[in-house]
Amino acid sequence: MTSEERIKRQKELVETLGRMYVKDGFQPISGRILGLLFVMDKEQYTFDEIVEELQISKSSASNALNLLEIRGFIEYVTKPGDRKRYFQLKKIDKFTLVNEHIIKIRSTSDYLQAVLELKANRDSENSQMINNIINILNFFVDKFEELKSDYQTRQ
Amino acid sequence: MTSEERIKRQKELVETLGRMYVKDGFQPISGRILGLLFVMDKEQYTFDEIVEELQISKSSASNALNLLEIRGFIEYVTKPGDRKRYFQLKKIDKFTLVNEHIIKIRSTSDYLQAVLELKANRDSENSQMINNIINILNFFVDKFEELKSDYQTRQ
DNA sequence: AATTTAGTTTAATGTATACCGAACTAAAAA
DNA sequence: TTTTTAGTTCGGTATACATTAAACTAAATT
Repeated sequence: MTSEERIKRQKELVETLGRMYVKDGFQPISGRILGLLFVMDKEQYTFDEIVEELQISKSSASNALNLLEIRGFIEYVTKPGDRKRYFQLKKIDKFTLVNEHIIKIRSTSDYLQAVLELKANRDSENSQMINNIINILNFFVDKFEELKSDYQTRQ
Repeated sequence: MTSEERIKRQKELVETLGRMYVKDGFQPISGRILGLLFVMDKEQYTFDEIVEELQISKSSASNALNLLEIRGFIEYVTKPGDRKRYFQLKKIDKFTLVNEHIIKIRSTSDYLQAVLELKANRDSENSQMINNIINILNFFVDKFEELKSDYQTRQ
């Protein structure tokens, strides 16, 4: 694969990742910025480079970058005698992504528990189904912490 | 807790579940319909009952119900000599919810793999971080599959 | 002192979508 | 045959949201 070809494919992945982040509730521009920082070989971008690369307005860049920083997805470094901010991905703990899933599973389980507790008849079809699902979700949540230690020691 | 109080709380949960489904990409009305069928004691609702209960227009109900049926979240039964459709939750396999998480984790892993394969330098900070994350995601996908069998035999 | 740089803030615009009302349809009932 | 039932389809509206352009600011440079 030539270098231009690789870069072209990288830029496609930036868009794809952008759309994935949109599904997670980010606005498209924030998603693309994260995509850029994740996918491209360059690991630090200035404000102007982002504006230029993504062809967006300065106001969009300003808002998106501040938002992403507040939410802890990116950070910036500064350099002596240089007013620019150099944006980069914030390093995340390696378990962050799986943790997010377990948090969601736990919250689903809690919610279903609340549903079950308000049921007049806990033997109804739906109650039984909900009860089964809760048991499985809790089983996975319980095993999850064990799996993390397993992974640590396995390394 | 009195019966009216229980019903009042159930209706609040319908709204809460509705908002959760909105986060999953459903429109509010579809979310509320799912909430209704999940939370309330009544397990079958007719078109008109849903319109009445949720105070929505017939067109909204029509569109939402057809969408939910096509997407496999609800189904309806009919009764001899009765033109109405009786809508109910479609019974889901007990592993459906965890399966959805596994699918998402796998797809994240695949996507990160694609990112990694386009990196010019696989020893860069970001490349290493991405590689670590991929390993963990794959580890959990494998273990979750094992846990499913464990759960089956444990029962 | 004037200009440039590196952004921020504000007000406006464009676009998508969610929902509704009204007209419509096809079958059943009167 | 007319009316009612059980919805569906269509066109319009209202709201929210993403994005932009333009005016602004504060520090650095000329």
